[in-house]
Amino acid sequence: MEENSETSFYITTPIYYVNDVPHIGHAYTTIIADAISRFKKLAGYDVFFLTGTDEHGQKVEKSAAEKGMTPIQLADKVVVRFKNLWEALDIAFDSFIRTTQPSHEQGVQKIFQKLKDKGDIYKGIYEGWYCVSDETFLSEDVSLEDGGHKICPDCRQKANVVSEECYFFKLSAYEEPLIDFYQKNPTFVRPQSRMNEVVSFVRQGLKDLSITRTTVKWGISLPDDSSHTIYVWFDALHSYLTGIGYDWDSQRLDRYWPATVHLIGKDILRHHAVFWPAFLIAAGFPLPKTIYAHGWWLKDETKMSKSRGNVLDPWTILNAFGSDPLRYFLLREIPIGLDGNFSHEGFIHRVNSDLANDLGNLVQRLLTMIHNYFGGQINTLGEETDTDINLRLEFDAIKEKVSHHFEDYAINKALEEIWVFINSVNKYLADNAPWKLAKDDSQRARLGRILYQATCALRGISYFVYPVLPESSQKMWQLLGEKKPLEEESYSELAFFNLKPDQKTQKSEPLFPRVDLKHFLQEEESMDIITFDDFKRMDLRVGEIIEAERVEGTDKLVKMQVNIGTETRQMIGGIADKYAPEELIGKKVVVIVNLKTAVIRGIESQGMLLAAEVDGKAIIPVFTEDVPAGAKVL
RNA sequence: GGCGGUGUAGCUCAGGUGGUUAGAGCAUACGGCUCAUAUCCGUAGUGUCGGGGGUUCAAGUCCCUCCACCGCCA
Repeated sequence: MEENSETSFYITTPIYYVNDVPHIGHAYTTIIADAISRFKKLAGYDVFFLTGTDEHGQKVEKSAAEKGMTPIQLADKVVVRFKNLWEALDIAFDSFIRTTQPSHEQGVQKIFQKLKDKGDIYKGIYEGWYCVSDETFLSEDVSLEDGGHKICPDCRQKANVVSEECYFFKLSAYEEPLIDFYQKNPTFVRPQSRMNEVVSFVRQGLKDLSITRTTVKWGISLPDDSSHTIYVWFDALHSYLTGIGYDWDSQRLDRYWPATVHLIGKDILRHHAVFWPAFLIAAGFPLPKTIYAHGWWLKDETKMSKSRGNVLDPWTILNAFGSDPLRYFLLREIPIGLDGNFSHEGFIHRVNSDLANDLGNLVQRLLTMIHNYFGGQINTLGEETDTDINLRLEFDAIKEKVSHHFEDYAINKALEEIWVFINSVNKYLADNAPWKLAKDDSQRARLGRILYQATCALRGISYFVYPVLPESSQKMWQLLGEKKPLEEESYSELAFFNLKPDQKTQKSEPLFPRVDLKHFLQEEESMDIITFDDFKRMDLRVGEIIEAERVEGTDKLVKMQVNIGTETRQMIGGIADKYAPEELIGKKVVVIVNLKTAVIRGIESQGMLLAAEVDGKAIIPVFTEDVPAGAKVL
């Protein structure tokens, strides 16, 4: 197979397992890929950005069964959640692959058959301790517990001895080729520390890899032996090939393969840096250029995990701030290989300081001045003086640096450079004080030059931030009066004076409103995420109102007798301004029955009706079908 | 246990091949400006560069040792 052209750029995220709902970790990987891909498109590369979902395997089978669904129903559902999140985060992927689509399944079968024919796959017996939850055999050096069983070191669950016939991939035969490849390509894995780990892992010796299961039904079956399904990892990794046309569009495959970057989390390094190249060598494909392993986001210094219940839902941030601030924070805070810490304080601090104060405020002050002094259109332009030239030269230097850092996937450094320039523009304005010149009519031309120069700089800034802040970037672009879409100006065409001096600019609302930390935390508190277990502590039941009467001397309170199936409870509700007591009788309502008894106006209330609050008035929900009193509400 | 890495200002970190007063951002204090989202600009700091020992005219930077933390070892 031929190598693709120099300008082709193929970037992937891992395909995400549909057993899990999307969380901040998925968002992080995908945002990195999106930012890099957007930059590369500006820089003129022929970019292909692939993401997708991994839908086979025992865990999916199991959790679908628990939810009373078929595996594909579960997958369909979770895929929608991923796609919705990507849309909200402005992820512009070129294709979304699902491992359940026929083109993928057939492709994997074909490669499997090819390796089998070649003798790299053979049939054998595997026996070992198997962890169902992690879908993996335990390492042999995991020691036996007192009960004579082994515990999975990752998930702490009991493992079973499994002995099964399966097919093996001759990984052991690829030890030398892999070492050789690593030596010739010392930056194959990034960051460097991960490359070291991979090399030392392979040097310890490789055993053959079991790549089929007879115990798992939900998977791609072997072409000629349907009692076996292909193990999820062999299945999933090949999506990088089937996703760009392997076995269905050879032209596209040739155009983009080998991949330029596989972006991954550090937990799946071995699969990508050892198994994957071995599979590829075996099947005769060129190897990807780079495997980039990024770190984890910790929440308030602790690892996020489902059992701790501290997994950060990206929607919490998205709903409150929108996409750009989240993208900015994740990409600015840490270099790609390191772990980072996510705290609301840190997030808000950075967003306020960098986005609101530095960039947002710059946009605002500049547009306001152009509006106030020139009615939005600069109509006179003095000569460029030294201070003006310096700003322009700094722009040229920054343009080089930003490009260099993006090419090196050092997005945080690129942003750092952009912000150095933003600070320079703010300083330029402070030094030249256009607001003073504005008071002197003889200085019109000088004033025009300063505002024009600063606006040219701002145009460049809005261009630079596009890969990270696509939404705000384009908004700024338009405020500066640009009609042509930003993406149509290539990185090499970008120049300081591309802005027309008499371009009509517009004022706008602040681009990034400052956020008050205390205020945000209060709101966060009030809509704090609870677990299902928390929710289950509330005993909600259908109750039938048997009696109802106005509480004497009040406008709103009604005293009711409510049948909750097992008994009749007395409750007080503040709903009389909407409902007359007599029209309540016979109504089926939702009540919380394990609420601590309260005494209202001297009357005991042993529960509470649920109601929507609209304009201060309570509105009771009703069932569309008949339900018995006492039925549980979930 | 084996291999690899980290430890630098209150916090997060930068500091190729050893070389004058060890840096940045944030936070803090003070000053300036008023076009701007109580924003912006300027000034001021503070550090036994994890501990100890060594090589050298000279070490955060090299060597030894100890301590603490982290990653990988199917």
